[in-house]
Amino acid sequence: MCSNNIVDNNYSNTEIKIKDAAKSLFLKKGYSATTTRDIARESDINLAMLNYYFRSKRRLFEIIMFETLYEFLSKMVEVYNDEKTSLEQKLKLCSEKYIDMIIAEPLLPTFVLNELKNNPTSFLKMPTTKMIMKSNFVAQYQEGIKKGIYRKVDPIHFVTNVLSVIVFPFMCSPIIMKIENLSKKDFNIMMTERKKLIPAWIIQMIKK
Amino acid sequence: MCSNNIVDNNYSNTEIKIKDAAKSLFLKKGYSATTTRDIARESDINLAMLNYYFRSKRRLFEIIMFETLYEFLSKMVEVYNDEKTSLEQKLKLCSEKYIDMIIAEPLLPTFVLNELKNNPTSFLKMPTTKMIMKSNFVAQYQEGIKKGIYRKVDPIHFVTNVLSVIVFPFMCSPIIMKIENLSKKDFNIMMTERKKLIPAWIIQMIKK
DNA sequence: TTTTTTATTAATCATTTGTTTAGTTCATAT
DNA sequence: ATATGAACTAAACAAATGATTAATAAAAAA
Repeated sequence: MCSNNIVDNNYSNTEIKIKDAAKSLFLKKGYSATTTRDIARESDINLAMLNYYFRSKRRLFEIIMFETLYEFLSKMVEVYNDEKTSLEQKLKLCSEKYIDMIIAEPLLPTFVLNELKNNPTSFLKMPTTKMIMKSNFVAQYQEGIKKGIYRKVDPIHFVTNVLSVIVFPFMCSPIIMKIENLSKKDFNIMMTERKKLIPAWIIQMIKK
Repeated sequence: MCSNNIVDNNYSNTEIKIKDAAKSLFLKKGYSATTTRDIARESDINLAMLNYYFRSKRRLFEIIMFETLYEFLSKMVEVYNDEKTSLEQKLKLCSEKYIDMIIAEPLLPTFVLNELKNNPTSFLKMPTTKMIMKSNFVAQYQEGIKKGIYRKVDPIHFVTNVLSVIVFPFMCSPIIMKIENLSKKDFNIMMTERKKLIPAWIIQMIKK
């Protein structure tokens, strides 16, 4: 929820109510499986209000998609481009940050990757997308290679691996929970464990 | 395509044509975004044939889902339970096998994980699901821990990491291709590179 | 051949779904 | 107080969609 203040102030207007409900439903069920009547019911507004404020279901989706992606990518770039922190510190920071982020919104990775598959262009529009590979994070990695402390491997593999071990487990959470007989709480504890483990693993992976 | 023989033999009957088209479309667009008319058009059969052979769209989907999952899991267990190979050999084998498998059907991981999120029960029914954690692969890992050559970490993290670095990059392929300006061919070359890199990375990760 | 079963087709049904319309309420400005 | 525009509602429309039906063709059994 976006507007869970004690005072039911005017920010909780129809437009926001629609967006909140729509985001929740799109994340849970995807674009096609979510109907405009679902959204109207969930946000407790009249069906026509959706088109009144957002013109169409597609446009509402694109607005939510853009905002969600933007927020997500912004948080990523923040850590990667901090000039003050070392590579090891960045690993620790981004591991912690992403895992907290996804615990707070567990459906986000699957949603983003899934809807991206159908419409890869929406990602291109985001300014921050290509920045990752030109970030301080990657520069530090390449420096380590030059110094001879890291193995010489294309940085794309490095970045991919970091994101893989952080994000993928969340996408498998239904499987992991079933196999290991974990509750959602247990699963989150497991992911919290990984905050410390992942930086160590990555360092071991890249070191000579 | 399943039935692309030179001779248009009788195996290529209506039922198979429907299943082939439906699988292709479900993988590409998901359940909700695929209409029965899409399937009828793609398989070049009369719309009513879908219900004649499969009773409903949902049932057709469930049959395809089951078969796809079964095939996928069978291939996994095969490698994990080979008593003759060492852990390092298994890492190499499964890395190669999965990457080849997903290159052949790149939409499979996203499809499986996505539809699983909506219906986790279908996975429970699969007999091979829980077998992974009791496989020879995991046993060898735990043995390595006992011997003191591997760090003491819960096997679920080990298995998760292996699958993460293999599967996740495929799910990000649209992003990776965009960021790195890769064609689909280039991307597959990158993934083929990883066949050799992944076993080495994993060994480094788990070693003391 | 005749009969019976199976496979296929075109047309149709009943809902669902995204969107629009015409009318109403409400707040604000004149 | 009145007028004006924004916010909202109930109803309806048109297209899409999953499913069925009744009739026909093809194949198999008698």
